[in-house]
Amino acid sequence: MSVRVRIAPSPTGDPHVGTAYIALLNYCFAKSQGGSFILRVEDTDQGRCTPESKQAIMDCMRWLGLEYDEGPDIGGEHGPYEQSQRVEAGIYKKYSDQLVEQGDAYPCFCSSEDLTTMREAQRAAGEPIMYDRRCRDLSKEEAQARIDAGDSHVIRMKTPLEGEHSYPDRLRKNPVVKQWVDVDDQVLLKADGWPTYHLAAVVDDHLMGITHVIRAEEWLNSLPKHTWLNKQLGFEVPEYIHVGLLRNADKSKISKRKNPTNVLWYRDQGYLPGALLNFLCLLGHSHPEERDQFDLEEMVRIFDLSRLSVAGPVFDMDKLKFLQGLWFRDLSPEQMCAVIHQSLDYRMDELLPLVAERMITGGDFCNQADIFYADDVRWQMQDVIPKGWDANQTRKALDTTVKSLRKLIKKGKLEWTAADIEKGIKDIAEKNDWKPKQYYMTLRVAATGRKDSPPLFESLEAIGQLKVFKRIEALLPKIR
RNA sequence: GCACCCAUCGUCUAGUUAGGCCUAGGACACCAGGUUUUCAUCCUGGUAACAGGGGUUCAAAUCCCCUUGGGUGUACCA
Repeated sequence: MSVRVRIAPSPTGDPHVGTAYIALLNYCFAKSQGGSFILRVEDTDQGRCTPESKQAIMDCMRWLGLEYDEGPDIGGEHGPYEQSQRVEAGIYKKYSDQLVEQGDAYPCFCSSEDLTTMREAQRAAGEPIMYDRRCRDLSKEEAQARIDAGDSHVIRMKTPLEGEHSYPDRLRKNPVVKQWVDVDDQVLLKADGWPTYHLAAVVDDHLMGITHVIRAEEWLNSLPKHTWLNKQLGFEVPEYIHVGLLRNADKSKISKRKNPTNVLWYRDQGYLPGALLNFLCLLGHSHPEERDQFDLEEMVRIFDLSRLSVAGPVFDMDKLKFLQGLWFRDLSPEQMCAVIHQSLDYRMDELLPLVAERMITGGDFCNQADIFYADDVRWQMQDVIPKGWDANQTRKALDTTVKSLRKLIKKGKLEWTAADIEKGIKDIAEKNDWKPKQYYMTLRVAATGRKDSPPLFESLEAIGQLKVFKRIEALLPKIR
Protein backbone atom coordinates (compact mmCIF):
# COMPACT_ATOMS: atom_id res chain seq x y z
CA MET A 1 0.00 0.00 0.00
CA SER A 2 1.38 3.37 -0.92
CA VAL A 3 2.10 5.99 1.68
CA ARG A 4 -0.38 8.83 2.03
CA VAL A 5 0.20 11.63 4.52
CA ARG A 6 -1.48 14.93 5.11
CA ILE A 7 -1.01 18.30 6.66
CA ALA A 8 -4.21 19.52 8.26
CA PRO A 9 -3.91 23.13 9.36
CA SER A 10 -6.72 25.19 10.76
CA PRO A 11 -7.10 28.46 8.85
CA THR A 12 -7.11 30.81 11.80
CA GLY A 13 -4.64 33.66 11.55
CA ASP A 14 -1.29 33.71 9.82
CA PRO A 15 0.31 30.60 8.33
CA HIS A 16 2.46 29.29 11.15
CA VAL A 17 6.07 28.24 10.99
CA GLY A 18 5.14 25.17 13.04
CA THR A 19 2.73 24.16 10.31
CA ALA A 20 5.51 24.59 7.76
CA TYR A 21 7.75 22.41 9.93
CA ILE A 22 5.25 19.57 10.19
CA ALA A 23 4.42 19.98 6.51
CA LEU A 24 8.08 19.60 5.62
CA LEU A 25 8.45 16.41 7.65
CA ASN A 26 5.31 14.93 6.11
CA TYR A 27 6.35 15.99 2.64
CA CYS A 28 9.81 14.48 2.99
CA PHE A 29 8.43 11.28 4.40
CA ALA A 30 5.83 10.93 1.65
CA LYS A 31 8.23 11.70 -1.16
CA SER A 32 10.98 9.51 0.23
CA GLN A 33 8.47 6.64 0.19
CA GLY A 34 7.07 7.46 -3.22
CA GLY A 35 3.82 8.47 -1.55
CA SER A 36 1.36 11.34 -1.66
CA PHE A 37 1.23 14.54 0.34
CA ILE A 38 -2.21 16.00 0.93
CA LEU A 39 -3.44 19.35 2.17
CA ARG A 40 -6.68 19.31 4.10
CA VAL A 41 -8.09 22.44 5.65
CA GLU A 42 -9.67 21.93 9.05
CA ASP A 43 -12.10 24.80 9.23
CA THR A 44 -14.64 23.40 11.66
CA ASP A 45 -14.33 26.31 14.07
CA GLN A 46 -16.91 28.62 12.56
CA GLY A 47 -15.93 31.45 14.84
CA ARG A 48 -12.24 31.62 14.07
CA CYS A 49 -11.59 30.36 10.55
CA THR A 50 -11.31 32.80 7.67
CA PRO A 51 -11.04 32.42 3.90
CA GLU A 52 -8.04 34.78 3.86
CA SER A 53 -6.18 32.48 6.19
CA LYS A 54 -7.04 29.48 4.05
CA GLN A 55 -5.64 31.24 1.00
CA ALA A 56 -2.54 32.27 2.90
CA ILE A 57 -1.85 28.66 3.87
CA MET A 58 -1.98 27.56 0.25
CA ASP A 59 0.19 30.51 -0.86
CA CYS A 60 2.62 29.64 1.87
CA MET A 61 2.92 26.00 0.79
CA ARG A 62 3.53 27.06 -2.79
CA TRP A 63 6.11 29.63 -1.78
CA LEU A 64 7.95 27.01 0.23
CA GLY A 65 7.80 24.59 -2.66
CA LEU A 66 5.93 21.99 -0.65
CA GLU A 67 3.57 21.10 -3.48
CA TYR A 68 0.65 18.99 -2.36
CA ASP A 69 -0.75 16.25 -4.55
CA GLU A 70 -4.31 16.81 -3.43
CA GLY A 71 -5.85 19.86 -1.81
CA PRO A 72 -8.64 22.42 -1.75
CA ASP A 73 -7.66 24.32 -4.88
CA ILE A 74 -6.45 21.40 -6.96
CA GLY A 75 -8.89 18.71 -5.90
CA GLY A 76 -8.20 14.99 -5.90
CA GLU A 77 -10.01 11.71 -5.63
CA HIS A 78 -10.92 12.08 -1.99
CA GLY A 79 -12.32 15.59 -1.91
CA PRO A 80 -13.56 17.94 -0.89
CA TYR A 81 -10.47 18.95 1.09
CA GLU A 82 -12.15 21.53 3.24
CA GLN A 83 -14.00 20.18 6.21
CA SER A 84 -16.64 22.88 6.07
CA GLN A 85 -17.72 21.41 2.74
CA ARG A 86 -17.66 17.93 4.16
CA VAL A 87 -19.91 19.02 7.01
CA GLU A 88 -22.45 20.09 4.41
CA ALA A 89 -22.19 16.67 2.83
CA GLY A 90 -23.23 15.18 6.17
CA ILE A 91 -20.10 13.08 6.47
CA TYR A 92 -19.37 13.55 10.16
CA LYS A 93 -22.96 13.35 11.32
CA LYS A 94 -23.22 9.92 9.77
CA TYR A 95 -20.30 8.55 11.78
CA SER A 96 -21.45 10.28 14.91
CA ASP A 97 -24.85 8.62 14.51
CA GLN A 98 -23.15 5.30 14.03
CA LEU A 99 -21.27 5.67 17.29
CA VAL A 100 -24.41 6.64 19.17
CA GLU A 101 -26.26 3.65 17.76
CA GLN A 102 -23.42 1.35 18.72
CA GLY A 103 -23.51 2.73 22.24
CA ASP A 104 -20.05 4.27 21.83
CA ALA A 105 -21.23 7.85 22.07
CA TYR A 106 -24.06 9.71 23.76
CA PRO A 107 -25.87 13.01 23.72
CA CYS A 108 -24.90 15.42 26.47
CA PHE A 109 -27.12 18.30 27.48
CA CYS A 110 -24.81 20.10 29.86
CA SER A 111 -24.50 23.82 29.21
CA SER A 112 -21.16 25.56 29.13
CA GLU A 113 -22.11 27.19 32.43
CA ASP A 114 -22.71 23.75 33.95
CA LEU A 115 -19.30 22.68 32.74
CA THR A 116 -17.55 25.75 34.06
CA THR A 117 -19.10 25.25 37.49
CA MET A 118 -18.10 21.60 37.43
CA ARG A 119 -14.50 22.43 36.52
CA GLU A 120 -14.22 25.06 39.20
CA ALA A 121 -15.41 22.58 41.79
CA GLN A 122 -12.92 20.01 40.57
CA ARG A 123 -10.12 22.54 40.66
CA ALA A 124 -11.06 23.58 44.18
CA ALA A 125 -11.15 19.94 45.32
CA GLY A 126 -7.81 19.24 43.67
CA GLU A 127 -9.40 16.59 41.47
CA PRO A 128 -8.54 15.86 37.85
CA ILE A 129 -10.39 18.27 35.62
CA MET A 130 -12.58 16.35 33.22
CA TYR A 131 -16.21 15.81 32.30
CA ASP A 132 -17.99 14.01 35.14
CA ARG A 133 -20.08 12.00 32.66
CA ARG A 134 -23.38 12.98 34.21
CA CYS A 135 -25.20 12.56 30.89
CA ARG A 136 -23.50 9.30 30.02
CA ASP A 137 -26.12 7.05 31.53
CA LEU A 138 -29.24 8.91 30.58
CA SER A 139 -31.79 6.43 29.25
CA LYS A 140 -32.31 6.33 25.51
CA GLU A 141 -35.91 7.43 25.96
CA GLU A 142 -35.08 10.39 28.14
CA ALA A 143 -32.30 11.53 25.84
CA GLN A 144 -34.52 11.21 22.80
CA ALA A 145 -37.29 13.12 24.54
CA ARG A 146 -34.96 16.01 25.27
CA ILE A 147 -33.61 16.03 21.75
CA ASP A 148 -37.18 16.04 20.40
CA ALA A 149 -37.94 18.92 22.74
CA GLY A 150 -35.15 20.83 21.06
CA ASP A 151 -32.70 20.82 23.97
CA SER A 152 -29.27 22.00 22.88
CA HIS A 153 -26.83 19.13 23.08
CA VAL A 154 -23.48 17.78 21.96
CA ILE A 155 -22.37 14.23 21.25
CA ARG A 156 -19.65 12.82 23.46
CA MET A 157 -17.57 9.70 23.04
CA LYS A 158 -18.12 6.98 25.61
CA THR A 159 -14.56 6.12 26.48
CA PRO A 160 -13.68 2.90 28.30
CA LEU A 161 -13.75 3.25 32.08
CA GLU A 162 -10.89 0.90 32.86
CA GLY A 163 -7.81 -0.72 31.42
CA GLU A 164 -4.98 1.00 29.64
CA HIS A 165 -4.11 2.22 26.22
CA SER A 166 -0.63 1.46 24.96
CA TYR A 167 0.87 2.72 21.74
CA PRO A 168 4.34 2.12 20.31
CA ASP A 169 5.21 5.54 18.87
CA ARG A 170 8.19 4.63 16.70
CA LEU A 171 10.17 7.69 17.75
CA ARG A 172 10.06 6.74 21.40
CA LYS A 173 11.95 4.06 23.25
CA ASN A 174 8.95 2.84 25.21
CA PRO A 175 5.30 2.56 24.25
CA VAL A 176 3.17 5.48 25.32
CA VAL A 177 0.85 4.19 28.02
CA LYS A 178 -2.24 5.93 29.30
CA GLN A 179 -4.94 4.70 31.67
CA TRP A 180 -8.44 4.99 30.29
CA VAL A 181 -9.60 6.56 33.55
CA ASP A 182 -7.50 9.56 32.59
CA VAL A 183 -9.18 9.95 29.22
CA ASP A 184 -12.10 12.35 28.98
CA ASP A 185 -15.43 11.76 27.26
CA GLN A 186 -14.49 14.12 24.49
CA VAL A 187 -17.08 16.08 22.53
CA LEU A 188 -17.38 14.74 18.98
CA LEU A 189 -20.20 16.84 17.62
CA LYS A 190 -20.76 20.39 18.84
CA ALA A 191 -24.14 21.93 19.55
CA ASP A 192 -24.06 23.55 16.12
CA GLY A 193 -23.82 20.08 14.61
CA TRP A 194 -20.24 20.58 13.43
CA PRO A 195 -17.59 18.05 14.38
CA THR A 196 -14.69 18.73 16.70
CA TYR A 197 -11.16 18.09 15.51
CA HIS A 198 -11.12 14.62 16.99
CA LEU A 199 -14.03 13.23 14.99
CA ALA A 200 -13.30 15.16 11.82
CA ALA A 201 -9.62 14.26 11.67
CA VAL A 202 -10.16 10.56 12.32
CA VAL A 203 -13.00 10.27 9.82
CA ASP A 204 -11.19 12.22 7.12
CA ASP A 205 -7.89 10.45 7.61
CA HIS A 206 -9.75 7.21 7.04
CA LEU A 207 -11.78 8.43 4.08
CA MET A 208 -8.70 9.95 2.49
CA GLY A 209 -6.68 6.80 2.91
CA ILE A 210 -4.09 8.38 5.17
CA THR A 211 -1.49 5.81 6.23
CA HIS A 212 0.77 7.85 8.51
CA VAL A 213 0.01 10.83 10.69
CA ILE A 214 3.13 12.79 11.53
CA ARG A 215 2.01 15.54 13.87
CA ALA A 216 3.17 17.67 16.78
CA GLU A 217 3.61 16.33 20.28
CA GLU A 218 0.74 18.43 21.58
CA TRP A 219 -1.54 15.72 20.18
CA LEU A 220 0.03 12.92 22.12
CA ASN A 221 -2.39 13.26 25.00
CA SER A 222 -5.40 12.73 22.76
CA LEU A 223 -3.90 9.77 20.96
CA PRO A 224 -6.06 7.19 22.84
CA LYS A 225 -9.19 8.99 21.71
CA HIS A 226 -8.07 8.80 18.12
CA THR A 227 -7.07 5.15 18.04
CA TRP A 228 -10.29 4.31 19.89
CA LEU A 229 -12.43 6.24 17.44
CA ASN A 230 -10.77 4.48 14.54
CA LYS A 231 -11.42 1.11 16.07
CA GLN A 232 -15.03 1.74 17.06
CA LEU A 233 -15.74 3.01 13.58
CA GLY A 234 -14.14 -0.06 12.11
CA PHE A 235 -11.29 1.86 10.47
CA GLU A 236 -7.77 0.68 10.05
CA VAL A 237 -5.69 2.78 12.46
CA PRO A 238 -3.07 4.89 10.66
CA GLU A 239 0.37 5.04 12.19
CA TYR A 240 0.65 8.05 14.47
CA ILE A 241 4.05 9.64 14.95
CA HIS A 242 4.55 12.55 17.32
CA VAL A 243 7.41 14.97 16.89
CA GLY A 244 8.71 17.60 19.29
CA LEU A 245 7.28 21.08 19.34
CA LEU A 246 9.29 24.05 18.08
CA ARG A 247 10.37 26.16 21.05
CA ASN A 248 11.20 29.72 22.00
CA ALA A 249 14.63 30.36 23.47
CA ASP A 250 13.11 29.76 26.93
CA LYS A 251 11.90 26.34 25.74
CA SER A 252 8.22 27.17 25.84
CA LYS A 253 6.11 26.30 22.80
CA ILE A 254 7.01 28.71 20.00
CA SER A 255 4.88 31.85 20.05
CA LYS A 256 4.60 35.04 18.08
CA ARG A 257 5.45 37.07 21.15
CA LYS A 258 8.95 35.67 21.13
CA ASN A 259 9.61 34.71 17.53
CA PRO A 260 8.32 35.63 14.10
CA THR A 261 5.94 32.70 13.55
CA ASN A 262 4.25 33.96 10.43
CA VAL A 263 5.82 32.23 7.44
CA LEU A 264 4.83 35.11 5.20
CA TRP A 265 6.96 37.38 7.37
CA TYR A 266 10.04 35.45 6.29
CA ARG A 267 8.99 35.75 2.69
CA ASP A 268 8.34 39.49 2.95
CA GLN A 269 11.58 40.02 4.81
CA GLY A 270 13.46 38.48 1.91
CA TYR A 271 14.31 35.02 3.20
CA LEU A 272 14.61 32.28 0.63
CA PRO A 273 12.19 29.37 0.93
CA GLY A 274 15.03 26.94 0.44
CA ALA A 275 16.97 28.41 3.33
CA LEU A 276 13.96 28.33 5.62
CA LEU A 277 13.26 24.71 4.69
CA ASN A 278 16.91 23.83 5.15
CA PHE A 279 16.87 25.36 8.61
CA LEU A 280 13.60 23.66 9.55
CA CYS A 281 14.93 20.33 8.39
CA LEU A 282 17.94 20.69 10.65
CA LEU A 283 15.61 21.02 13.63
CA GLY A 284 14.97 17.52 14.81
CA HIS A 285 16.57 15.90 11.81
CA SER A 286 20.18 15.67 10.73
CA HIS A 287 22.07 14.91 7.57
CA PRO A 288 23.73 11.47 7.70
CA GLU A 289 27.01 13.03 6.56
CA GLU A 290 26.58 15.93 8.96
CA ARG A 291 26.21 18.42 6.15
CA ASP A 292 24.47 21.69 6.93
CA GLN A 293 23.40 23.10 3.63
CA PHE A 294 21.15 21.08 1.36
CA ASP A 295 18.00 21.56 -0.70
CA LEU A 296 14.55 20.02 -0.59
CA GLU A 297 15.48 17.33 -3.07
CA GLU A 298 18.36 16.29 -0.85
CA MET A 299 16.12 16.42 2.21
CA VAL A 300 13.78 13.95 0.56
CA ARG A 301 16.72 11.74 -0.36
CA ILE A 302 18.16 11.57 3.15
CA PHE A 303 14.92 11.74 5.13
CA ASP A 304 14.61 8.93 7.60
CA LEU A 305 12.10 8.82 10.43
CA SER A 306 14.59 6.96 12.57
CA ARG A 307 16.84 10.03 12.38
CA LEU A 308 14.13 12.27 13.80
CA SER A 309 14.71 13.32 17.37
CA VAL A 310 11.82 13.73 19.80
CA ALA A 311 12.97 16.60 21.99
CA GLY A 312 11.49 19.96 21.02
CA PRO A 313 14.16 22.05 19.28
CA VAL A 314 14.69 25.74 19.97
CA PHE A 315 14.02 27.90 16.93
CA ASP A 316 17.35 29.68 16.60
CA MET A 317 17.20 32.71 14.33
CA ASP A 318 20.99 32.99 14.30
CA LYS A 319 21.31 29.64 12.60
CA LEU A 320 18.55 30.52 10.14
CA LYS A 321 20.37 33.72 9.25
CA PHE A 322 23.61 31.87 8.76
CA LEU A 323 21.98 29.42 6.36
CA GLN A 324 20.09 32.16 4.58
CA GLY A 325 23.43 33.93 4.01
CA LEU A 326 24.88 30.77 2.51
CA TRP A 327 21.89 30.29 0.25
CA PHE A 328 21.70 33.87 -0.86
CA ARG A 329 25.36 34.22 -1.71
CA ASP A 330 25.17 31.03 -3.75
CA LEU A 331 22.75 32.75 -6.11
CA SER A 332 23.90 33.99 -9.52
CA PRO A 333 23.68 37.76 -10.05
CA GLU A 334 20.55 37.17 -12.14
CA GLN A 335 18.90 35.10 -9.44
CA MET A 336 19.87 37.57 -6.76
CA CYS A 337 18.36 40.32 -8.81
CA ALA A 338 15.09 38.43 -9.12
CA VAL A 339 15.01 37.75 -5.39
CA ILE A 340 15.72 41.36 -4.55
CA HIS A 341 12.97 42.56 -6.86
CA GLN A 342 10.56 40.10 -5.39
CA SER A 343 11.26 40.84 -1.76
CA LEU A 344 11.00 44.56 -2.51
CA ASP A 345 7.68 43.91 -4.20
CA TYR A 346 6.23 42.10 -1.22
CA ARG A 347 6.48 45.17 0.97
CA MET A 348 6.39 48.03 -1.53
CA ASP A 349 2.71 48.87 -1.00
CA GLU A 350 3.29 49.04 2.70
CA LEU A 351 6.59 50.89 2.79
CA LEU A 352 6.56 53.29 -0.14
CA PRO A 353 3.89 55.58 1.32
CA LEU A 354 6.04 55.94 4.42
CA VAL A 355 9.23 56.98 2.68
CA ALA A 356 7.98 58.59 -0.53
CA GLU A 357 8.08 62.19 0.65
CA ARG A 358 11.67 61.83 1.75
CA MET A 359 12.85 60.51 -1.60
CA ILE A 360 14.48 62.42 -4.42
CA THR A 361 15.47 59.55 -6.72
CA GLY A 362 14.32 55.96 -7.06
CA GLY A 363 17.50 54.78 -5.48
CA ASP A 364 16.68 56.76 -2.40
CA PHE A 365 14.26 54.02 -1.46
CA CYS A 366 17.22 52.00 -0.26
CA ASN A 367 18.50 54.86 1.85
CA GLN A 368 15.18 55.35 3.50
CA ALA A 369 13.84 51.83 3.84
CA ASP A 370 16.89 50.16 5.34
CA ILE A 371 15.43 50.65 8.81
CA PHE A 372 12.67 48.16 8.01
CA TYR A 373 14.97 45.37 6.98
CA ALA A 374 18.10 45.70 9.06
CA ASP A 375 18.84 43.14 11.71
CA ASP A 376 21.48 45.09 13.52
CA VAL A 377 21.20 48.77 14.18
CA ARG A 378 24.16 50.96 15.04
CA TRP A 379 23.59 54.04 17.07
CA GLN A 380 25.46 57.29 17.55
CA MET A 381 25.22 57.88 21.25
CA GLN A 382 24.91 61.64 20.80
CA ASP A 383 21.76 60.94 18.75
CA VAL A 384 20.29 58.48 21.22
CA ILE A 385 20.47 60.87 24.16
CA PRO A 386 18.42 63.93 23.23
CA LYS A 387 19.29 67.46 24.26
CA GLY A 388 17.94 68.12 27.73
CA TRP A 389 18.10 64.46 28.79
CA ASP A 390 20.98 62.48 30.25
CA ALA A 391 21.92 58.83 29.88
CA ASN A 392 19.92 57.67 32.89
CA GLN A 393 16.81 59.47 31.82
CA THR A 394 17.10 58.06 28.31
CA ARG A 395 17.68 54.53 29.49
CA LYS A 396 14.76 54.74 31.87
CA ALA A 397 12.41 56.06 29.22
CA LEU A 398 13.30 53.33 26.74
CA ASP A 399 13.16 50.61 29.33
CA THR A 400 9.78 51.78 30.58
CA THR A 401 8.46 51.96 27.04
CA VAL A 402 9.32 48.37 26.24
CA LYS A 403 7.94 47.09 29.51
CA SER A 404 4.72 49.07 29.30
CA LEU A 405 4.04 48.16 25.69
CA ARG A 406 4.72 44.52 26.40
CA LYS A 407 2.27 44.61 29.26
CA LEU A 408 -0.41 46.18 27.09
CA ILE A 409 0.12 43.56 24.41
CA LYS A 410 -0.09 40.76 26.91
CA LYS A 411 -3.35 42.10 28.25
CA GLY A 412 -4.67 42.24 24.70
CA LYS A 413 -5.02 46.02 24.89
CA LEU A 414 -2.58 46.77 22.12
CA GLU A 415 -2.45 45.41 18.60
CA TRP A 416 0.80 46.27 16.85
CA THR A 417 -0.70 49.00 14.66
CA ALA A 418 0.37 52.62 14.34
CA ALA A 419 -2.83 53.83 16.01
CA ASP A 420 -2.52 51.55 19.03
CA ILE A 421 1.18 52.20 19.38
CA GLU A 422 0.60 55.93 19.29
CA LYS A 423 -2.04 55.66 21.96
CA GLY A 424 0.16 53.47 24.14
CA ILE A 425 3.17 55.72 23.81
CA LYS A 426 1.21 58.92 24.39
CA ASP A 427 -0.12 57.43 27.62
CA ILE A 428 3.36 56.55 28.74
CA ALA A 429 4.59 60.05 27.91
CA GLU A 430 1.79 61.66 29.88
CA LYS A 431 2.09 59.38 32.85
CA ASN A 432 5.77 60.16 33.18
CA ASP A 433 5.54 63.74 32.07
CA TRP A 434 8.05 63.24 29.27
CA LYS A 435 8.10 65.89 26.56
CA PRO A 436 7.51 64.53 23.05
CA LYS A 437 10.49 66.49 21.79
CA GLN A 438 12.95 64.39 23.78
CA TYR A 439 10.93 61.22 24.24
CA TYR A 440 9.94 60.72 20.61
CA MET A 441 13.44 61.48 19.40
CA THR A 442 15.04 58.93 21.64
CA LEU A 443 12.43 56.36 20.61
CA ARG A 444 13.00 57.10 16.98
CA VAL A 445 16.75 56.78 17.20
CA ALA A 446 16.58 53.68 19.38
CA ALA A 447 14.21 51.88 17.00
CA THR A 448 15.74 52.98 13.71
CA GLY A 449 19.28 54.10 14.48
CA ARG A 450 18.55 57.39 12.72
CA LYS A 451 17.32 60.85 13.53
CA ASP A 452 15.66 61.18 10.16
CA SER A 453 13.03 58.56 9.56
CA PRO A 454 9.41 58.31 8.44
CA PRO A 455 6.63 59.09 10.93
CA LEU A 456 7.42 57.42 14.23
CA PHE A 457 4.37 55.28 14.91
CA GLU A 458 3.94 54.11 11.33
CA SER A 459 7.62 53.22 11.29
CA LEU A 460 7.35 51.24 14.49
CA GLU A 461 4.45 49.29 13.06
CA ALA A 462 6.31 48.54 9.85
CA ILE A 463 9.50 47.52 11.60
CA GLY A 464 7.50 45.08 13.67
CA GLN A 465 7.05 44.46 17.34
CA LEU A 466 9.80 41.89 17.66
CA LYS A 467 12.48 43.97 15.96
CA VAL A 468 11.54 47.16 17.76
CA PHE A 469 11.83 45.51 21.15
CA LYS A 470 14.96 43.67 20.18
CA ARG A 471 16.68 46.82 18.97
CA ILE A 472 15.78 48.85 22.03
CA GLU A 473 16.84 46.10 24.37
CA ALA A 474 20.14 45.75 22.54
CA LEU A 475 20.68 49.47 22.91
CA LEU A 476 19.86 49.78 26.62
CA PRO A 477 23.16 48.54 28.08
CA LYS A 478 25.10 50.74 25.67
CA ILE A 479 23.62 53.98 26.85
CA ARG A 480 26.02 55.87 29.03
C1' G B 1 -3.83 19.69 40.95
C1' C B 2 -3.99 15.39 37.63
C1' A B 3 -2.02 12.91 33.16
C1' C B 4 1.53 12.26 29.44
C1' C B 5 6.26 13.32 26.87
C1' C B 6 11.40 14.70 26.96
C1' A B 7 16.73 15.23 28.94
C1' U B 8 24.73 15.25 25.08
C1' C B 9 28.38 22.16 24.59
C1' G B 10 24.39 28.67 25.40
C1' U B 11 21.63 26.67 20.57
C1' C B 12 20.87 22.68 16.49
C1' U B 13 22.82 17.98 16.65
C1' A B 14 26.35 13.00 15.81
C1' G B 15 26.88 8.92 18.92
C1' U B 16 21.69 5.63 22.07
C1' U B 17 17.73 1.05 18.36
C1' A B 18 22.48 -3.81 17.87
C1' G B 19 26.90 -1.29 25.56
C1' G B 20 33.45 -1.33 24.15
C1' C B 21 36.03 2.14 18.07
C1' C B 22 33.99 8.48 22.79
C1' U B 23 40.53 11.18 26.15
C1' A B 24 32.19 12.60 23.23
C1' G B 25 32.48 14.59 16.70
C1' G B 26 30.28 18.60 13.55
C1' A B 27 27.53 23.27 12.89
C1' C B 28 25.50 28.15 14.82
C1' A B 29 26.72 31.76 18.37
C1' C B 30 30.87 33.62 21.16
C1' C B 31 36.35 34.70 21.76
C1' A B 32 41.35 35.14 19.43
C1' G B 33 44.35 35.40 14.96
C1' G B 34 44.90 35.76 9.42
C1' U B 35 43.05 37.69 4.42
C1' U B 36 40.39 42.35 3.20
C1' U B 37 41.52 50.28 2.49
C1' U B 38 36.62 49.54 6.08
C1' C B 39 32.66 46.16 6.92
C1' A B 40 30.97 41.50 5.45
C1' U B 41 32.58 36.98 3.20
C1' C B 42 36.50 33.47 3.61
C1' C B 43 40.55 30.74 6.39
C1' U B 44 42.92 29.10 11.18
C1' G B 45 42.58 28.26 16.29
C1' G B 46 39.97 28.42 21.13
C1' U B 47 36.19 28.23 25.22
C1' A B 48 32.15 24.93 25.99
C1' A B 49 28.14 19.14 27.18
C1' C B 50 26.77 13.17 28.42
C1' A B 51 21.29 16.91 34.69
C1' G B 52 22.12 14.18 39.70
C1' G B 53 22.04 9.54 42.37
C1' G B 54 21.62 4.42 42.45
C1' G B 55 21.85 -0.21 39.95
C1' U B 56 22.99 -4.24 35.70
C1' U B 57 27.89 -5.38 33.35
C1' C B 58 34.59 -7.18 32.64
C1' A B 59 32.83 -2.48 30.26
C1' A B 60 27.33 2.62 30.14
C1' A B 61 26.49 8.96 27.03
C1' U B 62 24.28 4.30 25.43
C1' C B 63 20.14 -0.70 29.40
C1' C B 64 16.92 -0.37 34.26
C1' C B 65 15.10 2.51 38.64
C1' C B 66 14.63 6.98 41.51
C1' U B 67 15.26 12.24 41.91
C1' U B 68 15.55 16.86 39.58
C1' G B 69 14.65 19.95 35.57
C1' G B 70 11.94 21.30 31.22
C1' G B 71 7.65 20.76 28.00
C1' U B 72 2.65 19.55 26.60
C1' G B 73 -2.35 18.34 27.58
C1' U B 74 -6.43 18.95 30.74
C1' A B 75 -12.17 23.51 25.46
C1' C B 76 -18.86 22.67 22.27
C1' C B 77 -9.85 25.44 19.50
C1' A B 78 -7.19 22.84 16.47
